Amino acid sequence: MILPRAFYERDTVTVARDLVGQILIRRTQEGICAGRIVETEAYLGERDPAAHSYRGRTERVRVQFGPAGHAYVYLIYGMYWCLNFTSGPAGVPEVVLLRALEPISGLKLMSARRRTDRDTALCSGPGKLCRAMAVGREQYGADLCREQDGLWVEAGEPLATDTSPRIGVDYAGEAAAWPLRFTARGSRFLSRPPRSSGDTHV
DNA sequence: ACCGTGATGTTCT
DNA sequence: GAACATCACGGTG
Repeated sequence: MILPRAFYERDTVTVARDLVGQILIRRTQEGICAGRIVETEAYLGERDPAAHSYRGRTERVRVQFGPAGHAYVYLIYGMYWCLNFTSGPAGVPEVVLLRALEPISGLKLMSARRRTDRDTALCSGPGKLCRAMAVGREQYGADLCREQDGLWVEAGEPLATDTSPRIGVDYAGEAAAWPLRFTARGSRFLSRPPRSSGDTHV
């Protein structure tokens, strides 16, 4: 079952937490890959100094101002793509960053794209998972609520999560400490272990 | 294990 | 022209 748009239209922090345990699927001409989402971060738009949309509408963040349940993809450090899902009510520029997957199927294809065999290294970071899943510029704006764009999310099992500060946002002042990162408890497939075991949640 | 560094190009000031 | 929601690699301990 593909997660419906109503899943993404909820509060962004809730969407980020609930995405942990869901299954990301990517279909290309090369084949199908799937992975369980084990690490996410919430970015809260105009109330969040760490968010790309903090200073309002620009060309890069255009899709964030549209309906929820679409891919917001951006290039970082000139080399790596990062995949986010738009969330919240339409017109509210909030997103959830996907930071790590537990590979489920298509591992051979992922390994070829990533040039590594270690299953824990295939998707253990936002840039790595985009490389493994062949997500890039062409997926900007992809509709996650149908198979047509080759990128969608199916319902998985809910997982217990830990909460910790987001990674790589030291520039954001006090927002750098906000507990907006969600990780699957005990997972071996995270980009990094949760820093301090903040609140936990089933 | 941790730390420093370089790669690379788009976006926004 | 600076900054960047990163990664891989090579050094040291």
